[in-house]
Amino acid sequence: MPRYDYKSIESRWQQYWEQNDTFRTEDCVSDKKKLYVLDMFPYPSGSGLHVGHPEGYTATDIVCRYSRMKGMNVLHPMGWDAFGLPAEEHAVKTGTHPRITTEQNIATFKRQLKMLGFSYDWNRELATTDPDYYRWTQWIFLQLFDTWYDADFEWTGPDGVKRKGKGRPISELPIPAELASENGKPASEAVRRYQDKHRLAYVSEAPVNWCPALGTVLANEEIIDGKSERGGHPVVRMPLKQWMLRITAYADRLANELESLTWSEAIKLMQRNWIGRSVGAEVDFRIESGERKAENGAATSPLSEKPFPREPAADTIRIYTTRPDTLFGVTYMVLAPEHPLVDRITTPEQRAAVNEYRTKASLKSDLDRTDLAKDKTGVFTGGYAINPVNGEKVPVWIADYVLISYGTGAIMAVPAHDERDYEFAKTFGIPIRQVVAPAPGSGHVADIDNVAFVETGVAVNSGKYDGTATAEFKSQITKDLSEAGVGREAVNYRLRDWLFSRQRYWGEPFPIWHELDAEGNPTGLMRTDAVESLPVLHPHMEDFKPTGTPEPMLAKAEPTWLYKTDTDGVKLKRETNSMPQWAGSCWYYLRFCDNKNSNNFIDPAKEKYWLPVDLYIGGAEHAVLHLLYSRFWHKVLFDRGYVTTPEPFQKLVNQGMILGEPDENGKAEKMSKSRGNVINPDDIVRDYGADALRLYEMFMGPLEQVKPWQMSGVEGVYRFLGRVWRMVIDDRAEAVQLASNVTDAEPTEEQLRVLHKTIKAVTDDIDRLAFNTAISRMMEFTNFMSNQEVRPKSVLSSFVQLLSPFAPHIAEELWAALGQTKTMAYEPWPQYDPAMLVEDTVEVPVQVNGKLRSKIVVPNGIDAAELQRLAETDESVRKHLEGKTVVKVIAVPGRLLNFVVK
RNA sequence: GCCGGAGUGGCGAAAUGGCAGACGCGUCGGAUUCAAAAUCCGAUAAGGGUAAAACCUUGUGUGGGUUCGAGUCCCACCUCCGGUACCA
Repeated sequence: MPRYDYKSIESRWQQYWEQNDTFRTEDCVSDKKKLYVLDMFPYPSGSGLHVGHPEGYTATDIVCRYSRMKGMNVLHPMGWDAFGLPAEEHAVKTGTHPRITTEQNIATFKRQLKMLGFSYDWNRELATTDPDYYRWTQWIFLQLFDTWYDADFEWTGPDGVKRKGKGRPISELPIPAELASENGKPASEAVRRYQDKHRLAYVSEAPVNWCPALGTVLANEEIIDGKSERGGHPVVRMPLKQWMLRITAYADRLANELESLTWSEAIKLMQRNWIGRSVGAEVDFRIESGERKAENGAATSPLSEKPFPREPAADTIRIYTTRPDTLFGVTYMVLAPEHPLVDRITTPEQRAAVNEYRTKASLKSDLDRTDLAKDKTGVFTGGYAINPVNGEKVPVWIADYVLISYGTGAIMAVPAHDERDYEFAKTFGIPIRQVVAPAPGSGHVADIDNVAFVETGVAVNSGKYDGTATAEFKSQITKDLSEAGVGREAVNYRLRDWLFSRQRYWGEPFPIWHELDAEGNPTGLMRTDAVESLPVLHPHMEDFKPTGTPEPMLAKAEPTWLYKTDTDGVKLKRETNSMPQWAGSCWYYLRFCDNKNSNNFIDPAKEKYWLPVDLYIGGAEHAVLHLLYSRFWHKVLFDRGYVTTPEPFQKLVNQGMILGEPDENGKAEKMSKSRGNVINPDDIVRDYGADALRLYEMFMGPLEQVKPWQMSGVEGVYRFLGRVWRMVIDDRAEAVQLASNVTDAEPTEEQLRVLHKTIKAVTDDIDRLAFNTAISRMMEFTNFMSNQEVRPKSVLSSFVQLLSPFAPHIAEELWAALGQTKTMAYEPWPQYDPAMLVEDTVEVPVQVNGKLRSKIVVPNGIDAAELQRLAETDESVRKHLEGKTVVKVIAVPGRLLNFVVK
């Protein structure tokens, strides 16, 4: 084998690792430091691996191989996020069961990953579609179902941190006396309904996004520009009973506990923005019944002493505002079209117009709402409400620019100081009253006739509050409103509860039954499957065509799956929704620690040993949703005592996307089938080998950066591997044997210095995930050593070790050629000797007034004065100093000398 | 609109405030070869200068600033990429 024959080398070593189970990982090894390095597991699509996948996977593999050599116990698993629509759509077309398709796709992915030589412990492989896995996904759902959030509960977790707010067992939910006393039975129907309202997993009937083409509802975040994220199909809004997860209960903790994580500030910010916490006030506006006049006492004493009611009274509109300081500028109010008070407040004359508007709004998809964003629409209800701060009678409108799902679904409109209200007021001729003036010296200008003034400033036209600065006014009026019982401070989140059900076959079934009455109608009461009976398997089905209605696919299952009678004689119908694809990926990192446990979702000792994940690498497309959902589940499990860390992923890195090859204009675009610029890893491995692919993906540029693919770059690293090969191996011999000048000779001082510099550079670069520069340093080493007449084996051996995390196949082959008999996967990582790095002389740049004028070679370690003396003898320096006065000399010994002259 | 990130040779890119362009690609020249492939050696920011060197000037999106010294720090702006979008 004279030439570098990657084909035979790679397949041989892959076989070796597999046969020797080289990368099997033991749990709870006490004498080694643990390191949990995780890739975002892929969805095994039908099109196979993409060159984007191995980018992150190679990065983690380098860290893992390096860390093993550093003596750590490394967990590096891989699995499959295997539920999802494509396999089901394939089933609709061909009748092939989604499980078959999924298994085939997994087989392809696994073959492709193995071909790249990643050091996964395949014993820990899992797929979210394995009944053994989703058994525990269902179990976690039952924990969510069994948990309510006690926002005021103060406690100290196993991490020793004091927190306020905890997810607690539903059995610990305090039951209001009037419910509990009913029949004296703790499990009375009223109590059960009360509990159901407080669970973290609950059923809600709300307008949802129904996508007829996909045959499922979608979460808001799965819709882009009013179309489904997957496939770009239209989406309509309709009310449906759906499972929701109360992620909003954890909003504050999800935002605050980001702080302790080693994630990029950009990603943390994205999550914070997604959560979108805002602080303001809720204020009650009493509805003006119509006959009553504004003078009716209200104007003189608008604020009365009473506590602010938990729920707004029947005759009040509760609004949320972040600018309570603008209450005196309210000239109208708006209810969301879906707001429950609309019927009540609408006058007979306006009823027809209001109903028409509500109907139109309810049919509007998100796309329509977005498209019409510029033109405000709305209808006057004919009703009025009383402004609590000044007793004014304010007209109440409905308009779809107010969302039922945010805040209280109602706003006070202050057109002078809010852009949306301003536009609306201009459209409908509603008065605009300025109540904030620019603060003196702020440089702001208020031009209320032409544009809303949204900055802070000082109050005007606000009665006794005139002259108060915005911030102070806010807290003062919030306090005053609160004392008067008409308002309170309130916090709102952009984050909504998580719509957790889908109508598809190929997702986890819910472990839930609905009670039926004698007529077979659901009573609204639910029962859970017993934990021991899990998993709830999918029913047998041959026809995967969507029902065409929002009725879930599973409703077509045979009656034996769908119905049963419980031991107490109550008839039950199974929940027929299924869980979204996010469910399985929410906790897979836990199962990798203990994937075969049939008694528990994870063994507590293994959880304690492995968690948290020390390094998590994946695409930025999951920056918000997957990571937020996952953190939410983890926190619930933490509160319920099943995990001991508050966060799952300590360090997160997002790899940058790999774009297609640039076109003739130098423009690079996203790889996609439609553009025809997809690079298939199979082709690269066939033509250049896995080591070359791995090396190229790391050499392209910084891991986190977006970078274009360039085939000539693959050639480059392939040539490098050839040079490494010939540096060690005699490529003209018949068999693999060392080149004749590779000997047992003692290394020269220079050779040692180059080696130790390389060790230091590569080590430091791996530590900061700067793989591209690490490879550069190895190239420099190779360029140097290839030209050495005598190449000591000891130096080459150390170098091969440095190379091994990056290009493990060729490294193992060379390691063996250098006389070693077993895998180098656990050989100690080379150490550098700082003393070896020091050279006798150094070249120091000399500047005059900051401009480079000369470079002088001086003995290493000389002091500043000596350096200056030597520099002054340099001819070209002298030339530039001539006739000038030296004002100052900056000397950085060993680095630089700068004469400042006049 | 708002929030992030990035702009450096022909291209991918390097550079704890201290020699801009390491390393790789490409290109040009040379060696090897009957020839080619493969391989090896050398040159390669731009402009000026020289027989050749030396040397000089200008250069990290644009304009300012801080500093002995700025690709790097600060301010303003331009362009591209990503996220988000009636969230009161």
